[in-house]
Amino acid sequence: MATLAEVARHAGVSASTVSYVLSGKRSISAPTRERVEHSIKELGYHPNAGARALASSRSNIIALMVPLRTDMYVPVMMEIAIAVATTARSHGYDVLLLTGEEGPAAVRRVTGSGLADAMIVMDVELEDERLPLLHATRQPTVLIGLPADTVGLTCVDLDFTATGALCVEHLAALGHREVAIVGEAPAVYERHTGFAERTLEGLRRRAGELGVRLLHRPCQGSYESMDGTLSRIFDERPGTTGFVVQNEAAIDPLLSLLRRQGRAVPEDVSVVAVCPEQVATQASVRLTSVAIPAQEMGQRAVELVVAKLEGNASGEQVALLAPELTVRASSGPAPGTA
Amino acid sequence: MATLAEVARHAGVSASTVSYVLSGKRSISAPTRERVEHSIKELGYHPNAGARALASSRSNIIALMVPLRTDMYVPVMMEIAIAVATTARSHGYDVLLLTGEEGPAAVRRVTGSGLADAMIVMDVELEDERLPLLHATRQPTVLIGLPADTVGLTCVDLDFTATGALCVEHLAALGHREVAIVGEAPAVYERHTGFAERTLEGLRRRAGELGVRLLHRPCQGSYESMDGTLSRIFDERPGTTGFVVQNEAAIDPLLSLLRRQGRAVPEDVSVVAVCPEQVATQASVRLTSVAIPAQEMGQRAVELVVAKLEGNASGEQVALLAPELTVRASSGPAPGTA
DNA sequence: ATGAAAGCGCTAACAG
DNA sequence: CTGTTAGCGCTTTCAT
Repeated sequence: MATLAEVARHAGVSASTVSYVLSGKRSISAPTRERVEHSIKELGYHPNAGARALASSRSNIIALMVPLRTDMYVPVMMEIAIAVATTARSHGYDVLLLTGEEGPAAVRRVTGSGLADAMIVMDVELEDERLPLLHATRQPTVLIGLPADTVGLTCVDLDFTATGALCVEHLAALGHREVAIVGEAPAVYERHTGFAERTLEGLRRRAGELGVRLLHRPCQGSYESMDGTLSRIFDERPGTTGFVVQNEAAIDPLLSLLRRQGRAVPEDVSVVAVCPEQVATQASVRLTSVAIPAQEMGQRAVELVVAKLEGNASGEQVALLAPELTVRASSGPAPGTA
Repeated sequence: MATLAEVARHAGVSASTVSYVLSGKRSISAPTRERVEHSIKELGYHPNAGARALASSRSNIIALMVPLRTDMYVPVMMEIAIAVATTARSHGYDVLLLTGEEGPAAVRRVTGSGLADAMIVMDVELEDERLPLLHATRQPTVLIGLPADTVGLTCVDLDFTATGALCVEHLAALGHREVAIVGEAPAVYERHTGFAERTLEGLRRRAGELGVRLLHRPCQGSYESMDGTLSRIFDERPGTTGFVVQNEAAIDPLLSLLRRQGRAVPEDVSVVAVCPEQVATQASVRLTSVAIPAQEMGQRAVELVVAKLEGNASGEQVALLAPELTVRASSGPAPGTA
């Protein structure tokens, strides 16, 4: 590979000049710049990443920690990861992919070695074991998801509390008074990932205000478990006319089982989902839903982290994205409503 | 951050000694090693990645190019990516995440800058535009998926031809004589990704040998398109008793529509899927299937690339993983068979 | 078994 | 506007 020095010689300038045309950190006369750029082309020069990192103590790499565990809805993670990668590139950064496997050790390794300039951490738990380290490091960090205590942290997430509220509001407005929540698998709640609880909280608070009765049931998402869950729901609350589902895997089983039971959607029961748009539009009934803005989350995370890196430390600590509910074919007036 | 020199001073040895205890490239007396290791602990020393890369011209990073496009089944991509990341770590490498977005330019950038020592490319197309560059670079590269011409390349993939054959064999053995193939979306075929064609080829060849009639229909995977596809299939071939599905999105619609039409699985029609285990076991009927060994593909890719990096250039060029068919509840004897 | 020292290729003062 | 130069922290001969 050609080196900076070779380019300099070829262009008849000094090394620093080449360096500066590359970085734009000082003004270069047009002719010089052109000569240098021409030499760069001609020699097929690419700056050496290691040397650059060593000299500037910036690797231009952002580390992204993705969960190893795969019980979350995978396409969302992937979409976030891809959004992070492409947004990062557009800001001149590459992305290092870390799995949760190494846990806190990965944080130490990356910050200690200068491998990455900053870090984006996905799937944060309420009491995440990486939190102390993230607090300690002065390396810019952004979390996707909210831990219990966000003091001193920068986080991005969908406003799940508002999401929950929005779902009941929609159903209440349609006259529904008994609503069942089909939630994530019990394991998700046990792990305290936060978002499930927050949705529930939003749901409950607003339901209380609107006089809607709520029944919450976690659900594995398989046909068997959905079958059981559904029986228990109608057993306990025969008057249930509205469903809020926050569990991608449960959507198809739910719709399918409702159909088999002869309950029409949306004539007999309405269904509102919290899921990616794609899932909502591809289900057997086009679902009224609150979208999970995966792309935007990844993008915002990068922008926040880049702002920190370039010193434009944005004031905001927690960026909560406002939920948007899209009405589709799965929700309608409660039976017996005007 | 502590530097190597500081560790050396702290331990009362020379810098090179510290370097050698780290790399193990020459023998160190036990006491010296201990002193050095102790100092490393005490100072919380982590070697600087940039300096190391510059001095050794090895970054210990493997680049992974994932497709930007999201019309493939995402969980498989994610599973491969995670397998790549964890396997790479276990060999001492980190993984740089590149999206297909930059296209060939990314290859140039990475090889040119020494950012990564090697590259794993996913979702290769038959006539991939990155191929010429990959051929040109002497940087170890492994493809996941097969291009049209694999000469001089190292590739990992499921043996889709054998997969297709396996599927018909299973159905033929059960007495099925008319089989329909529900394939990937037309776009997948148009893009010439190879795997779909190869499955089809295996299917056709073996079907010919076994006297099974085949009907192939691409399918978008939505309920609407599946509905249309299904009608056309039974229209054209009313005697169809077997289905082979290679399209994760089409599975739920297919099962659901068959049920609605009153065709029982597996009593009236048998269904064999080519999909990840998880999808097969979570469908409304537990599916007889050939698994897509995502993890193994990621792992093998890393192992091949690491072998190249460490000079144990394995002889094999194309690693085709043998398909395995697992019989579950969706396939049974053809109606009217003894 | 250990040290000394020469770079690796680039950035960023410091000088004009 | 451009050149000179001193490192950045580590690896790796070459010595001993």
